[in-house]
Amino acid sequence: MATTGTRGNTRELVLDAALASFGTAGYDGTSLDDLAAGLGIRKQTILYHFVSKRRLLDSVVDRCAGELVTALERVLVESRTGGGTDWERVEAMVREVFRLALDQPVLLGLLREVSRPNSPGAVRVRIHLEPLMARARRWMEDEMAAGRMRRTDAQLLLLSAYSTVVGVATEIEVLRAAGVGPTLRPVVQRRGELLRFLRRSLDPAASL
Amino acid sequence: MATTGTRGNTRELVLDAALASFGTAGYDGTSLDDLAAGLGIRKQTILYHFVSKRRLLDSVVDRCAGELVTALERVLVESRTGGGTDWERVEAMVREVFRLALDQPVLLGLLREVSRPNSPGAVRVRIHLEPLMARARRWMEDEMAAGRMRRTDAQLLLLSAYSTVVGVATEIEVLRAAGVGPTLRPVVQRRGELLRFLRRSLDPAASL
DNA sequence: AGGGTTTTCTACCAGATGGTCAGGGTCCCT
DNA sequence: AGGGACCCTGACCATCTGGTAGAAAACCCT
Repeated sequence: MATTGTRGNTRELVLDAALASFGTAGYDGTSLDDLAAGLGIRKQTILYHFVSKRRLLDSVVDRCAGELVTALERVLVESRTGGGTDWERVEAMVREVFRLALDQPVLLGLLREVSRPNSPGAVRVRIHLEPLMARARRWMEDEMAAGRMRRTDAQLLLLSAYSTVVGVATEIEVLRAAGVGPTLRPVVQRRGELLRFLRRSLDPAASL
Repeated sequence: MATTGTRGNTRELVLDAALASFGTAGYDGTSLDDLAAGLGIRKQTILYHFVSKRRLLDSVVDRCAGELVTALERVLVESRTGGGTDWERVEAMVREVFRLALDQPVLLGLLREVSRPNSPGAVRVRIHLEPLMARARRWMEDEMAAGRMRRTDAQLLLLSAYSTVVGVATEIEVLRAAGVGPTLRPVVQRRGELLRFLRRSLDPAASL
């Protein structure tokens, strides 16, 4: 027992380090040896827990997606019991996503890495996001049919929102790289634009 | 002479292929062997022309930055002889950048790869962009002093515009990965937002 | 035709990478 | 005490990586 008493949570520690490394150095730029060295363990330990590098990435994605889903679920329940309008519910979800991204900046790195075409993690992300998207689409279409929401192409709208979030993630990282500290302004601005766009598209009570 | 008569332009062919590969697979994800195989040549031929992988990336960045500078220079000259207002000149530049990005989507991939924190190409990009930025900043500050432009933090404004462009690049790539074809709408929308933002910040004749 | 330059190739290398295998330590349960 | 499950590790491996050395073409000029 050279290591400190981290007996039970090696898995989590590896996941944390992997998230950071995948997010900053990229998947190809991450070596299991380096990752292990940074944790004071041997590469074989990582492989014991995660079988292969690829599946380590999958596990990282899984955990992050899980957090996202949990957070969204929570917001959804809250806003439902709160009894807001459709539009208020959408707004709460968007705000939650941005809050999550700002609270855990490492997520932005992973999202960026993983949303690259040809990324090995892209498929895994899709697996998690697709049911979310499908569910949102069905809900929106129902609301539209009931006249509580303005009619648009739900699929395209969701995709547009998603790509906006990814774009914002990249933006924040670029600004950080340029030395601009935790300036909230650009993020808030983008969020405002996204919300305005969604409101225009969805809220039947919105002007214009 | 197993190869076709491409005698003189191997360099350019390699640069093209490298641009595509760096943009899609990333720097680490690109192997010189694969790159060469795709061109029907041997890896050593690439190294003969570019000395090292790192300097190949530099050369790719150099060429792209060169194209950008040339294009901007041209727009600048045109709009100067055309005798437009400051604001019209800014708008023309922004439109040119977006046009370039849409004409050559591969550039987006490279920009995305290279504007990642810790990217080996980041420094090279900075080398090319810094004089451009400095020049724009000086110009803007002069115009502000002369009262032809609304007063703001020029540096921050430029950085914000730059990060927006990078963000848009990412957005487009994400949409493409999601199977959304050459839908122009999101791009045009973002461009509109950027232009509106710049106009609000710069144009003394702008309302609000 | 022939010498010199430019371009491309074959052969090879040291290091790193992801991954396998078998063993050893620690804990818990009976 | 002892057997098994869990966790970790050292030794090892095949493969791929960017990069070097030197020879063989291909080209160019006279």
